[in-house]
Amino acid sequence: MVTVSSGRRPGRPAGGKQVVDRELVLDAAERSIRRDGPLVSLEAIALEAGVTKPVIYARIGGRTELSNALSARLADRIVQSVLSAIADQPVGRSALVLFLAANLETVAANRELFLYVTGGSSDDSPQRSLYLASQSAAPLAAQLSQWRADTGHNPAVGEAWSYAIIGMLQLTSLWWLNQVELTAQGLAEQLAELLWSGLRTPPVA
Amino acid sequence: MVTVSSGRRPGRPAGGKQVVDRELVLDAAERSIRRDGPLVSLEAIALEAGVTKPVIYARIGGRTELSNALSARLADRIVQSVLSAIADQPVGRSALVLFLAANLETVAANRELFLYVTGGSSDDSPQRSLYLASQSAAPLAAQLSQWRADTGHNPAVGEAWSYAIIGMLQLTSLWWLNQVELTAQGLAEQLAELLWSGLRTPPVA
DNA sequence: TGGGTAAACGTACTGTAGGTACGTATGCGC
DNA sequence: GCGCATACGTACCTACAGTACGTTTACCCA
Repeated sequence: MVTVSSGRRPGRPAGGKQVVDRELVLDAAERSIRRDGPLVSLEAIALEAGVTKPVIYARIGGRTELSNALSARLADRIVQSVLSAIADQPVGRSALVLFLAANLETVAANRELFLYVTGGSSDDSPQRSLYLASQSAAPLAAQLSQWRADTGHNPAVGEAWSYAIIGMLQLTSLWWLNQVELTAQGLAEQLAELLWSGLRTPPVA
Repeated sequence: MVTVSSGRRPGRPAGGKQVVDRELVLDAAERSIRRDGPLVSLEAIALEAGVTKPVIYARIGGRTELSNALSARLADRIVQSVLSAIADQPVGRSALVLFLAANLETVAANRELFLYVTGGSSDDSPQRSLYLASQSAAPLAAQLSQWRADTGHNPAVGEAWSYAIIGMLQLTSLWWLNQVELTAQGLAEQLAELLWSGLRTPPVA
């Protein structure tokens, strides 16, 4: 394939500064993914950023690192959204609903990015999927362990539970984004019922 | 790149029958994945099967279909394992532990295949990840809805809950396989506590 | 003010892997 | 025994990740 030119001439640009920095490259990557889906090539991303491929490698460092960086961005947005949603809320079912809804809404607002991050790449995506999850799971695990200890329960389950909850959200989001007609609120309510009360709901009669 | 020969001569083989059928190709794919990890090329799989690439395309039909077929295999193993584990068990916490433990043990027994299926490929893996999940989720959803209806609750949550539980298992398995020192039984107990009793555990005091 | 060095990029290449067109050898029906 | 369908392998194309190297400019120091 012919390498696509970026329209610039070779050589150091006038002004002596870098044409784009790391953040601008990531912005371009997001735009490309939104427009062309999760399978965009690095060259398309480079072109979108107004540079050529080697610059992407200089700023980011390969497709794996790009995926990790975008994962970190999405995870950060989710964490921020969740934190502002449950700020000053007492621990309880309604806070759980807010947590879940904020998660779902942020994912929906970053649909293509979410799809890219959850398996859109080519290489060791199991590790990367875990990498994304761990970023959301770590603060959640701390919260869960703390809360368990406060209420006199075994805090050791915190880490496993945090991965459990993140995994639940991840797959449910994928399913929800792909077809299901259901509001984020509605789905959050359903998940909250499972997570808060558990399967052990006593017979109504 | 030089195409690797399979050692046979061109032409229809003596005997008139196909050298390998679909199942043998999938067996070879599994062996290749176990030996070389989730990034094996189709050509390596073809060589392992004793044929060349076009035969893989004739039997299976591209990398996406291969992934789907292997997903179906793994999902089937999990479902079978789970069904035999909870056969004749009354609905309850202990049956849930058996369900979760059977899931985890089957995943551990098919480690590389699980890693391949949960994102190892290159193309539209979000859709495929969902494809795998739906195969496990469908029977689970039916069971859940049935049980909810039997106990006088809203059965509409069954589908969402099934994806939630599968997603929980999927990411937790990934995390568990990757580092954590914990038995399948131990992890199953932790997950069962979350799933059965929920987060709303009353203060001990 | 001029020259040397390092920074910043683009060009052009390599390697590899998915996918496919086409040629070749064999079985089977007539 | 002759044609046609079947079952392969060979050889190729294309796309993309990753990289070596050349080109242009800024910056610093004499």
